[in-house]
Amino acid sequence: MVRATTERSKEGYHHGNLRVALLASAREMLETQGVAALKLRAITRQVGVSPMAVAPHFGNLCGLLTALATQGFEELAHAIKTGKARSLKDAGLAYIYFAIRNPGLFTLMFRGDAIDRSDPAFAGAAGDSFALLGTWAATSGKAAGFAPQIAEAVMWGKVHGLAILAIDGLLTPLVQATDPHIDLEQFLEQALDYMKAATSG
Amino acid sequence: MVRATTERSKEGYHHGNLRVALLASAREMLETQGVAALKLRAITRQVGVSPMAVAPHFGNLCGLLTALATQGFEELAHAIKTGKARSLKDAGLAYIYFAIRNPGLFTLMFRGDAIDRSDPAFAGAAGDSFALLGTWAATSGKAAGFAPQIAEAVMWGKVHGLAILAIDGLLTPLVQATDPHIDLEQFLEQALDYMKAATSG
DNA sequence: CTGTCATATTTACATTGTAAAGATTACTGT
DNA sequence: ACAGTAATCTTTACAATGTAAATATGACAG
Repeated sequence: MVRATTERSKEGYHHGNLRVALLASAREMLETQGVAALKLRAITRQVGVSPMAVAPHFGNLCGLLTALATQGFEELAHAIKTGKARSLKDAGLAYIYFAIRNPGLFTLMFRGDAIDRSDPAFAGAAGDSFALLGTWAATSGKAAGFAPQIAEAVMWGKVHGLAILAIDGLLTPLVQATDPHIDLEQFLEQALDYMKAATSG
Repeated sequence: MVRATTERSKEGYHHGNLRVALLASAREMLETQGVAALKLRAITRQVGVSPMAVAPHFGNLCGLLTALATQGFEELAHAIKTGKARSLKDAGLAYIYFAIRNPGLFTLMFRGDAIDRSDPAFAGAAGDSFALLGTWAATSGKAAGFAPQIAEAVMWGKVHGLAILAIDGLLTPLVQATDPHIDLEQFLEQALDYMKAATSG
């Protein structure tokens, strides 16, 4: 019976701000129990509302998840922007840190079979984030004879791959083998430093 | 009513080689309709068998998908091995090419909520593939002052990220912007060449 | 107050995976 | 060859999912 915020006008038939309450509940459930637990009935039960109450606000479950993913991309864009204001490395770190600090949300943002990528709001938010990565790659290191899109893909692939592997827990053995006292975030920061220092084939 | 192979002894109550038939049917359905279409009832219907026929062979749907993912890691390890026999770049290309040529399978292999990672056969096959990547990174470029696990993570993250982005269709705009006549595989090969040539931060 | 409309509920239904029990066939030991 | 055992597959039944359709509720403008 979590009513999400206290700003509700009254207890009654109409919730008042059900849209944000549903998003908040879904997001909490997403991070505590994973994307597999994102069932419509579970979300609405936690808010104290009937399952079909999502219809006026999101249409259906897919719409709710798409709105949540959209919110995720907006936050990701903001994180990259503020990171890039400091340094190029921080922009990459912002991408990775956002992913491992919001693992469920980040996973949902790239799950094409759970969300509706043709949704205008989602496409806009995702496009904004991707465009930021493009400018990031443009101002970063280049190599002669390669299209800028190649640089952008490599840049993006690096941070995205590390983020996904970290979320899936596949880096933890490597982290512990490096130093049992080290943190995952510290490990990833070293990885970004390594990328700058080494030429890697 | 696809009976998968012709090696069936008789038409009858017992299928004969249902295990491989189910795996083949699931894999075909995986690549033609995506991981979201991997429903138990759809798979068994295509083989012409009742849904609960998976029980003796795989236990349940999760067991079937885990066996399929295990098979995928075995094939991936083989692809990396034969690629590494030629060059380091080919080892990376083998990883990426396997992913984009078996997009559904590759996606399934890393979907922790659809498979059982504690399954011994799966853990063994996945571990073998990951170990190969470790030796790959060890023989690749290094940088002073960094643990070998850092190099391994970066290496793995690069190819994994590009593979995931390519499967999700997020690289196609970049590919077309580069050259409308270019192929995705050619684009990715250039990306690997770029990684060798450029120092990237 | 009254009509209108967005909001939320209720009911019903098709679909999912699977536990339990039964039917069918293969295999093994004598 | 033949009985007994075990593996394989089917049937039935059930809980849980998302949602279409119809209904109820309340907010709000006139």
